[in-house]
Amino acid sequence: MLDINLIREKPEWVKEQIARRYDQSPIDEILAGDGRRREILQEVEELRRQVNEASKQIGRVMGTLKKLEADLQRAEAGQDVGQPVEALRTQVLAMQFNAEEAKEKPRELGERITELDDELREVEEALRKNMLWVPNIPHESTPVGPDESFNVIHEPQGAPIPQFDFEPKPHWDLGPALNILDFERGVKLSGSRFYLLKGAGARLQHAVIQFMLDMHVQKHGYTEIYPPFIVRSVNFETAGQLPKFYDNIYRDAEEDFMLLGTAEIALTNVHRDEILEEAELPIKYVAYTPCFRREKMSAGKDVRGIKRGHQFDKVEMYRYTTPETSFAALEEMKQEAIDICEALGFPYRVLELATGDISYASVKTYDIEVWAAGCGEWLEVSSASNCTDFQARRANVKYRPAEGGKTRIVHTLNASGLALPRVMIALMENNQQADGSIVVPEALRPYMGGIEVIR
RNA sequence: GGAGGGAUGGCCGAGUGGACGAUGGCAACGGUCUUGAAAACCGUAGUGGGCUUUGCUCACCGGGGGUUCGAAUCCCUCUCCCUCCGCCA
Repeated sequence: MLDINLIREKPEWVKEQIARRYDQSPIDEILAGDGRRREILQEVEELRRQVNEASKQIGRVMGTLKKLEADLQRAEAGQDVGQPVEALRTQVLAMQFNAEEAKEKPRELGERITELDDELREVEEALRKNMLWVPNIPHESTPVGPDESFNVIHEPQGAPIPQFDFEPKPHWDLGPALNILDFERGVKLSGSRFYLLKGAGARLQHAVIQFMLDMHVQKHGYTEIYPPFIVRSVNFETAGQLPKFYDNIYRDAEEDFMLLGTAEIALTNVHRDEILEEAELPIKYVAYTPCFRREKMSAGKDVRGIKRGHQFDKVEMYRYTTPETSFAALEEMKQEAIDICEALGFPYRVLELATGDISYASVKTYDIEVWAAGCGEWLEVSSASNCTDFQARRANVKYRPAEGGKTRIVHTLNASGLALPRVMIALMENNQQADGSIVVPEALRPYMGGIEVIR
């Protein structure tokens, strides 16, 4: 969510900025809603002030009245309270009358307040709905363009593109032949786009996961989080997945539970509604989770193999930072994803996503793609984004500056580190031998019980 | 799944319709004292919104709604936590 003050103060600039990402959010409508909201607030708060004042007076009257009534009771019981019963009776009646009369004005004001409150609720709800759809403002360095064809693709780095003196096979041939990948039985269990990893295949995936977690924890200084995989919808909203991607989420039919589409959703919410100390920042989390996506949109796309499924595993890095350090953090996280690619011996390349291709919470996104020799494609294994204060404002994550003063909203960043299926594809296809066996990269062997070749 | 008990400021904990944004304690910060520290004493301290912004005001006692002139306090509802029973890997 954007800062409403930004829209209020620089509406034309905001319009220009979101136009850079081809977004049509109703800024004017938001502006009008915000104006009306403040109008109502001013009126309703003034009325409330009057009611509060009147109520305090009534409180005083009621206090006196109670005392008089007590005196009256005692006088009626024959005690001497300094005044005759009749005089007390008269005073009580007068007080009661005064009190009733004093209630009239605030009662009337109350009715008006209720009306205004109802309108305020409507205005705020509409405003909030509109605000939820406004994307983050792209960073000035983000290439402008309506779609992925405007992404800036940097030169390949890392290992050279592998050359073979035989025809390299795609993983959907290699895996089943080695009996480490089973498509038929995956389909039997869950339908198309599901598969089984088997034997050394399953072990290889575990090995990669453990290897990546170790690197991020030991070398990159992340703290591992094992989050719930099903979470409440509010977590999706703060992370920016809702309302936009409702159709892509697996949901519980009876309860407000949703399956994570990415660990980012859980990690965004670890510190929801918290005020952190600046000294705690940056907070760096890494989580391994399965990810569940309906992928309705992509029916018919990437159907072969394990490249795109409804369930996949991912190791995800996440950071909470100060506003001043978030862009440096983005560069670091990109590099941390690259470190994995380097360690696994992949040819890879970095992309800077265009304004029309970055997620709407992000201001700048790098993708990292690795080369897969069998299917002959660059495959996206990581996406690193700086969401600045967009998610943190929704999640209400703030920090107290070290030098004191007002609390500020943190910045959040996420980067896959990395997504498993594509890593598995690259491992299988790039390290295949003429006989169909697969060489296990050095870095993974300790995690494979010393297995050097899967055959 | 059933029955009961809870949720109050950073933490603990009072408050069951009227001066309460909230007693008290601990922790924190500033000061006095001290060579320094501790102790003691004094003082400051929450978050957010609005405005005509050295200030005024509104809201916030788990969330939402209601009763009332007035709600931390009463009613409804939801969530979470605890205890007991049942069930289960």
